[in-house]
Amino acid sequence: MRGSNFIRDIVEDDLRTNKYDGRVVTRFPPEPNGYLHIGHAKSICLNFGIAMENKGVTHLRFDDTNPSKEDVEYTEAIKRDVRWLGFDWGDKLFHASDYFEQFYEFAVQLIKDGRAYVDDLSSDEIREYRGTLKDPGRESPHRNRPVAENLDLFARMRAGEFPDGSRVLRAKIDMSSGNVNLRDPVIYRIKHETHHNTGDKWFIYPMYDFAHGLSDSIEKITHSICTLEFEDHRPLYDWYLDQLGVYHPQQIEFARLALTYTLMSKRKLLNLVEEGHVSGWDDPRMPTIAGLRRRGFTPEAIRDFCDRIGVAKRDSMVSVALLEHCQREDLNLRAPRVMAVLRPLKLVVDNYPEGQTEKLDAVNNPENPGSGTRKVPFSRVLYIERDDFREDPPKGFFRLAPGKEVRLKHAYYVTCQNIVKDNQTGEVIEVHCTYDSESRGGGTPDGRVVKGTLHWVSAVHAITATVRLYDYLFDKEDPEEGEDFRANLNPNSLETLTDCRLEPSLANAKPGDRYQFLRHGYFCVDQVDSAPGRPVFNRTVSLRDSWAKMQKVHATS
RNA sequence: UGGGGCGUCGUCAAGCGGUAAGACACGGGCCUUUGGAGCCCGCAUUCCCAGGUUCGAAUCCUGGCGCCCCAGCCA
Repeated sequence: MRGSNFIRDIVEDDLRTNKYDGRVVTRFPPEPNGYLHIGHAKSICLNFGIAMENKGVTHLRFDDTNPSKEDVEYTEAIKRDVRWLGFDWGDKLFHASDYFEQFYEFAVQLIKDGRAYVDDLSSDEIREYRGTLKDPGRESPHRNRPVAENLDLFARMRAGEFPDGSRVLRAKIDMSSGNVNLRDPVIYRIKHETHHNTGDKWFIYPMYDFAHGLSDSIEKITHSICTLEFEDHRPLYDWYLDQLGVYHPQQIEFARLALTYTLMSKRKLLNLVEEGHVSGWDDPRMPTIAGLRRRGFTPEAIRDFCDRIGVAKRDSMVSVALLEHCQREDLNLRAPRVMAVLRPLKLVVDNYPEGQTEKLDAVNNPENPGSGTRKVPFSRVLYIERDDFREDPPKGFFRLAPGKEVRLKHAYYVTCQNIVKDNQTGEVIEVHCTYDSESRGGGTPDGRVVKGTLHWVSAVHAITATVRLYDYLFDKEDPEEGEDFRANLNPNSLETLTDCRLEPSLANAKPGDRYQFLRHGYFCVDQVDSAPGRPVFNRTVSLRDSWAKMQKVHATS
């Protein structure tokens, strides 16, 4: 059951009063000028969610009224991402550009009604004439051109007779309005540019305010849900529809998503891509749907997240920890567990017969008994995690240390007898242990307790792989803080480990497969950089680590 | 004293005149062959502030204060 919110309340009311004959038609209207991000996911879940809950439909409509910024690469990516998130627009795929001819006719109607005029002022002049937030604007000298002249000029604008920027079509509303959007807004501008959908057919392109409401009207949208910054555009949205006397949906605004440590501005994300701070729109550190997908996030977790954050009108910044929580909760139930040693340290079981190998049973997922078991090879020489051994263990460290006994997951208890150090560096390079053959499987007849359980791999059986550990792309909660967001880039957002040793079952991991690396976190086989037999793993999100937290507290106090 | 919005726990967020849901985070405990997961407990005597109405106010009224958005031929 999804949480209620003020928009759902409005829809419910409208259904009760039969305002739209019981119809619920929403739309998701991206401009194809960049990739979709987690903020769009909020809007997608809201729009598709409300429609689905009320037996309605949601249109996917490209708001493609500005050919200078848009590209088919983006339309394809957007469709892929919406679909991946789990939503279906059926045959309701539209483009604002599909309606250009109708928009033109509507504009002509406005001119005929004396509600629009062609203005010859330059953009600088228009800005000057617009006034300021405190002072009213002045009327353009062309404001009262005869209808016939306007009609002629507008037709010639369409015909491509005038250069870019030389004229615009404006609505005749109120140059002294406190709402700047109503000071004779531009309806059409001249752009001699190829459009990704209409080609070279048009030399004039409608502005958002004009095109958006009319698109909604043409498609008989009931609830046109958008973000807060369009709130003071609503009077204009209403004005166009009322002047033209056409079907009138209602615009409702909600607060866009802001996430800690995350940049959501499409313009700035594009900048990161163009300047190479990330590998592309789908870099696993990007908040884009494509990036999250590649990182290993699931549509289920993202949808759950969107359900939990709610929908309201107040500006807010959601903690990215919630997204991570949703992802862990989802993957905990379904990700197979596997052993991976990220920073290998050799461990030799001195009393284990040389050349012997046994296949031990390992549970695939304790949270899901139906997921079965697999065999993991054990032998005399193993690798364990460097962090799991300390020559001088601090208080509370219950992993391996000289003289200490630990359990090797799924295998045996081992006790550290001695260590081998590098003569030069003094670094521990080998740990020598003895094992208790009675402890096979992880328990002993005497029932003695060991506090630590370590993951491990057999040296000769393990496969070598690259594992990428990701951290936040920015090291400030609010990446926009300061004068240049790029100064907040986290230099340690990516750590690539190339000598990781993984249990052999991972040799057949397929791109997109997700696992829990025991005691580390959830990892996903990279879809781009992996090759057959040579998988690259991306860390989606780490496991909660209370030991690390303890260490951190001690370090800072 | 241009216009439009918004102010409820550290962060989101319910609440719609009947006496502050939930989630994340955080703290403590239990349990554990992942220091994972799970379980239990705690966590706003108070809702930006000040008045007022009312038997009763986070909810209604008045006045302040604070924050966000708008001066693209972007969306």
